[in-house]
Amino acid sequence: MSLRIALLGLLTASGPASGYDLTKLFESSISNAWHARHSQIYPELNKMAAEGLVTVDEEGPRGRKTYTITEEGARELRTWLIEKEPSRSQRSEVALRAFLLPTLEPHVAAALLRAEAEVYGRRLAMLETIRATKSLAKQPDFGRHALELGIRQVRLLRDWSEETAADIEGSTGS
Amino acid sequence: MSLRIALLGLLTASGPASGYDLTKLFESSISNAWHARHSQIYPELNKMAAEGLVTVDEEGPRGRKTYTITEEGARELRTWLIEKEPSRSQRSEVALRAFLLPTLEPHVAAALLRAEAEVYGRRLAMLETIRATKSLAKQPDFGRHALELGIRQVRLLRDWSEETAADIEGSTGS
DNA sequence: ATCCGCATGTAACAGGTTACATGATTCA
DNA sequence: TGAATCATGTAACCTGTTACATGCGGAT
Repeated sequence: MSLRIALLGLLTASGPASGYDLTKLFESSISNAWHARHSQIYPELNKMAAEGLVTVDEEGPRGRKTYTITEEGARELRTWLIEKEPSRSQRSEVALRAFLLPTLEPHVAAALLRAEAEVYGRRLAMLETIRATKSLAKQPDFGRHALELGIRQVRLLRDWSEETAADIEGSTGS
Repeated sequence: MSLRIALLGLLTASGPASGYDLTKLFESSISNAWHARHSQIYPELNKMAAEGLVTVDEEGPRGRKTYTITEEGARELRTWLIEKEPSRSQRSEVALRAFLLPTLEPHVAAALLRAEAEVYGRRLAMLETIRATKSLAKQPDFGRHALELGIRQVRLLRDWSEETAADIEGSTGS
């Protein structure tokens, strides 16, 4: 369901696009919120076309198909946003790791956390660059709040990793 | 894979336990990091037993089976924690929603965000109660860092929802 | 006796990943 | 002409959810 919603949202934001375009849009804009590969996107678009949520303006040089969202598609997106209670169920490898870290020797755990912190630090820098650049973009608002959320989440992970490493090292008096 | 690791971790932390015990432990301790139902846990334990990661001390009143982690199981857990690069791939309905919110009228989006903020506020209160209580618990450390991470993440979501709602309302001068 | 909680399982389906497979167009 | 990129698809497999199914043991 969520994949379908993400596609409807992207089509709303970008106007008509092909499966290929949407796959790249996924990576560049929404990947921080949702992941999908082309092998999942293409069949889904076909299903959505069959159900009347999008239409195909079959054209394009290679086999390229361009999809446009329909009224019904727009309605489905709206209903989902307004009426569906979001699933808050978590499944995060990072958090799982955090939970299990105390099963390792403190200095090993701390080293792993520092490495994590560095990864997140780099990711944070990237996102902040995007934020700085985006003021020039076409869509003035679309994705801005989501980007802000992403930045905060990455910063949180970096800080937590760093502080937890310090805490672990501190408590052993290494 | 991650489910298996979570189970090995819980067995390490709690000592021998049944599938039923682990299902409840999952809910009470680790659900913030990973979700699993008994229908997934029971078959996985059977597979793990077949592969020698856990042993069954078949006993117990009803069909109860008690599982114990083996040396090989402990090795597998350790290797995963140390060597496996954690998947950072995100899939969050909350973030997806955040991304798509600008497709709605500002006042509708703001109202949805306020409702979200309230949910997270309640969740935050719950987690903070747990943290306050946990100082009395048996395991001095296990899960403390993960709980801290969970609290920060929920707080972030509450604050972001609140602030984004204010921002949206502010920019329309309603 | 009856109900609740303990305790384990399976089957059907939905959602996702990896790998395989193919071919057209553009550019150097 | 060869490489990179555009462009779409399918098949096998793994993970996870929902629902169904069964039965024991303890407490009232």
